[in-house]
Amino acid sequence: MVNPPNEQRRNEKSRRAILDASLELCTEKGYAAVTVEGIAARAGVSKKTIYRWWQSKGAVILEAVVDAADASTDFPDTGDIAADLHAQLTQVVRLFEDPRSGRPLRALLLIESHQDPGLAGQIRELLVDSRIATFNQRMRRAQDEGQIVADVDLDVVLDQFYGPIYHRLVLNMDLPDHDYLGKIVDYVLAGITQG
Amino acid sequence: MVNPPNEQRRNEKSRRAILDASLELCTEKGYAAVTVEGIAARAGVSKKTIYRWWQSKGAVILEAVVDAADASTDFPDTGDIAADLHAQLTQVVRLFEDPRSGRPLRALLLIESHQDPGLAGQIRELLVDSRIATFNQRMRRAQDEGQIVADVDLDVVLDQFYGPIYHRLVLNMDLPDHDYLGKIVDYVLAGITQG
Amino acid sequence: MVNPPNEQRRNEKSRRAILDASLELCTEKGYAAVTVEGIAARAGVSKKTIYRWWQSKGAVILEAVVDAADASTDFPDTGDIAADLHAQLTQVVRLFEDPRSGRPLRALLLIESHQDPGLAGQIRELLVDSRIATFNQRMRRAQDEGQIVADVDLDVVLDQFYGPIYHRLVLNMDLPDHDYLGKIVDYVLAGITQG
Amino acid sequence: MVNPPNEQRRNEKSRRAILDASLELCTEKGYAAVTVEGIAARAGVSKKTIYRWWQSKGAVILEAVVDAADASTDFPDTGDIAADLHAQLTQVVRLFEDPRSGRPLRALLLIESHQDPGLAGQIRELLVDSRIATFNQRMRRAQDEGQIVADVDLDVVLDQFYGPIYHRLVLNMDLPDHDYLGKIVDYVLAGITQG
DNA sequence: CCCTAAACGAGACGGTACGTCATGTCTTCGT
DNA sequence: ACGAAGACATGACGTACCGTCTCGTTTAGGG
Repeated sequence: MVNPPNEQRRNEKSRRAILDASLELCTEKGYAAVTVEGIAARAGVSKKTIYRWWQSKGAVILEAVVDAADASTDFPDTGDIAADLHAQLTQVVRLFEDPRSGRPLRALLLIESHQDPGLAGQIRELLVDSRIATFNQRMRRAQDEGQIVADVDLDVVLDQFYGPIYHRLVLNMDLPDHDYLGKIVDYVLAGITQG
Repeated sequence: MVNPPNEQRRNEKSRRAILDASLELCTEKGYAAVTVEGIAARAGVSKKTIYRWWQSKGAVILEAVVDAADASTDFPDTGDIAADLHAQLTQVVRLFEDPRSGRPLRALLLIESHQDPGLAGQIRELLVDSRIATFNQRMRRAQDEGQIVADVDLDVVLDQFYGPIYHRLVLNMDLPDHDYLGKIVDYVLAGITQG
Repeated sequence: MVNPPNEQRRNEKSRRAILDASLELCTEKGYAAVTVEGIAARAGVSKKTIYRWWQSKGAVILEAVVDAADASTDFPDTGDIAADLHAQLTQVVRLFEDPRSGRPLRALLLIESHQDPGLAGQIRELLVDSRIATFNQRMRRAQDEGQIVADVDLDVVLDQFYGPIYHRLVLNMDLPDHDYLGKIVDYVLAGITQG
Repeated sequence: MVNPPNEQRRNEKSRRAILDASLELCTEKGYAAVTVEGIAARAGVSKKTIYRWWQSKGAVILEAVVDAADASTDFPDTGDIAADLHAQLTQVVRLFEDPRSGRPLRALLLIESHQDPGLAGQIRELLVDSRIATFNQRMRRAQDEGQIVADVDLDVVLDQFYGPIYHRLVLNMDLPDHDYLGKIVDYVLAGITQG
């Protein structure tokens, strides 16, 4: 802890093996059964190497998920706010249902971020905040273009669009499908659309 | 599990001590730091006694929470659906913020119910299903009375009312306050109220 | 460490398995290669059980050696002090050469008692002091019977009889054989025998 | 081992720093607490540099001790065998009691030489054999001069003179003082002096 | 007097063992 | 006879060193 390790000398092969192993194990056995020891064994790596670069198994999984999911961060902008929202919500649902990213993502948001405050911050930073920012940008553009009323509280709108997904996530219910998301988008937009 | 223990001979004093100890520990140190050993020590009870009647620390906490919170389950019915919803949502938020029930409740819904499928079922049964049923009953009464349109999908409505709370819960944001809940109720009702 | 464990509830079968395993491993692989983990695995016992009752692998080996060797502690008394000394020294040499007790005994006296002061004290108590006391008793009887001069310094005599064995032990030389011990006894007795 | 390093290019400053650090650490914390990593850190040297020139921490300490102690190897020859023996035994005791050389010397003879056969050989070569040879030379001269009987077994005599020191060393007893050594010399010489 | 091969410091790496903790089961003893 | 006390096997934790292995950087010798 005294000397932070030197990033330059880091062995990229080990890093990859660790991230891959952690996601594999999470998919195979579930998040609870993932252990630092198990990751080390699967990756052919020493435990020390894991602890040198990460603080906990949660931090490993977080990096693995960020690594695997960061391609899909963008919020589409076709000019049609309803279509874009629908596309974006669909993307989010897919992330949670993807066999590779779903389990670890749920574990991070539901389990780790309520056990480990430090990790919770990193999770917010890396997985949540940028998406919220993008959402707000897109919504403000829609306001500028007159598709959405100007004085609406975007925090509430965010909760209304994403709340149903998280509600069902927490209660272990099936996540919204295509039609269901359509209803959500329609209901909410109905309340905040111009004229 | 081989010999299901005899409920009649159960020592009520031990049961109380265990439930009380588990909530105290959870409040003091956080859910992650609660252990069966810790509960046993605090309650002055043998570990065996805990394992005889519960399957895990989660099951103990669940019973403790049910025990402590079941008074407030009822959905008000004043005839004014908006006021009743607001009151009910406020109740829910309070449960999550209460210093005694908040931490264990969040832990059960966010952590345990995604680690232990068996416990997840019990949590739904004891904490969630009855509330959903009551919600549905109240909503249907509102439909009968013509306050709400008849052909609305109540599952979606449920998600819309409770989603924002869960969304903020998962992301560790401040839960909705009185005004915020008012907005939610207004927005959603606006979409499903009889013209 | 807070609560010393309760001796009465101790599992004798585990204790035996641990002591046996430790001597076997020491004989097979040498003292340096004995580990607490190895003993636990061989004995089919948890590490915790070892740490509950002993402080280190050295303490385990000490008890095992004491257990295995305590039959041979007696100093013979036939009335002939030369013969008795020769018999006793032979016994000691045999202990150091015995395939079962030799390696651990050397390790305790040479290695552990110079690394771990606490253990050193126990080793002295259990393996050394009583033998020195018995030696002194026998010598005093020989003095009473007039076989040995009365004013000799018994500490020096002890060193003279046992010193050669330890000298050769430390320097990894062959231990004295029958004849060699005879010479030692003769030489030393020659200096302290009654006129 | 593949490419034996080039002695000529060796950095003498590093060598000195390593030897000094190893003795300092041994004196400060005891032999058991000396580690290659610790020596490297204290000496401001890389572990690789230590492993390039020595095989183990024991080998480092051995060289350090040889370096520090080799001045005092000589066996005095004043013509008076009793006085010379007393002087020599006193020198040996002093080596073992010296605050700088005592701990590492004991560790080498008692601990390492019974854990590491390769090192044991080097220890004998560098620390023991030459002294035994010198002892034998001096004794043979005494025989030539008629001070000691001709047919005595010098191996036994060696054991008799040095045995007491090693005996007390092994058992963690105070080493012989001036008077004590005098008694030893007198007793043993009494048995082998010309009539 | 530069050039180059080496030895060097730094320290990451795969390992092994450490000593501790909590789990869930099993045993003993006191009441 | 119950039940608290707690010993037990299991398995993961996070740490300390081991001895090996790159990395760039001195540094010393032979051309």
